[in-house]
Amino acid sequence: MAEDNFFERVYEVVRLIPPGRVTSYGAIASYLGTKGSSRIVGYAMGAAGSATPPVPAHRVVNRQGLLTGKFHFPTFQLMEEMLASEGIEVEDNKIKNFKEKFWDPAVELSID
DNA sequence: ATAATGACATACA
DNA sequence: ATGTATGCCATTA
Repeated sequence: MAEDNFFERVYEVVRLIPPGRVTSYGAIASYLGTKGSSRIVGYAMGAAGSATPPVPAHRVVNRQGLLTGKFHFPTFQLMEEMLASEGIEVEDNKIKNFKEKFWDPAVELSID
């Protein structure tokens, strides 16, 4: 597969995101250890479209809770639609109550 | 191996 | 607060 260890890591974390929650590229990158590679996470997301199984990329947004990647979806409204289906409210391409919906793998997966 | 790109993040004006 | 500039690190050409 074209997905190397790094991409696989990203996919794994994104797939671990519970429904109704969202996370940021930086948070994932930080969890992976490459804190500064927030862009790489987004880059991996680009490959996520070719990843198997598909990852819920719609649950991954930037630090502002902005749906920056919606334009990369098959249909840009799909992302909002899915998030809305998850119970996440989106306004002006931004997630409302983002702070409440925020899911940090470095914390949630480190409960123990 | 070097240069350019990228679904970001942070700093500075 | 908004806009521009630079840094980060992996992938691709």
